[in-house]
Amino acid sequence: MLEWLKEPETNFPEQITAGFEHGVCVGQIQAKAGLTQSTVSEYLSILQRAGFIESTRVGQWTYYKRNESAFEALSKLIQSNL
Amino acid sequence: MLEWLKEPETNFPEQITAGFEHGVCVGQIQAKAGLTQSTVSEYLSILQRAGFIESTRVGQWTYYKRNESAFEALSKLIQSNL
DNA sequence: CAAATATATCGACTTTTCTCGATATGTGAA
DNA sequence: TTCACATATCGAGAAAAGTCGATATATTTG
Repeated sequence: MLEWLKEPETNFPEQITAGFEHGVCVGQIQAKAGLTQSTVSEYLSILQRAGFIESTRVGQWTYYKRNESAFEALSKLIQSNL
Repeated sequence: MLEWLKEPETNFPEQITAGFEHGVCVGQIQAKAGLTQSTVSEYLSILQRAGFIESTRVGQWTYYKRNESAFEALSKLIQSNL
């Protein structure tokens, strides 16, 4: 999912109309993941709590997009601490 | 354990006599970890299979040391793929 | 070879994580 | 306000990971 969100345009073409400013909505990710709605929702919320993605509620949809700084921080953490 | 193995001299002073060319032996790591011998042994073998540490058998002892290239590779993998 | 020491492996149990269906919450449209 | 849709949360069962004691293997010493 994290890799998918790197290039929303290519990985979620169904969502072109809505744009990608706030990321991709849960339904699109769920369809692509092939898991149930509840599983995907919970997984996304875990990633959000961990800081790797951010969510934006727009009407009835929740959009998720990557927080690149978290990935840089993780990479640096591995370099320095591990 | 992986962090301990970054600085064997400071983290495993009991082993000075044997030297650290091949790393630290299982018994020292176990004592410091506070886990049973079997748990530590299995854990180390998992880390070895994953490529993060290397083992050298010297007599009845098995020494483990870090494989730094694996950590660099992981950091780069996160940078590029994730 | 027998005993002692160091490590590895095995089987069982416990804990955690994964995944789901059911249900609750929130939003927009009629 | 009622219905339909999108997402979140909850509780339970399944799968995986963690941990242990017992035992096996390997090595050194007497």
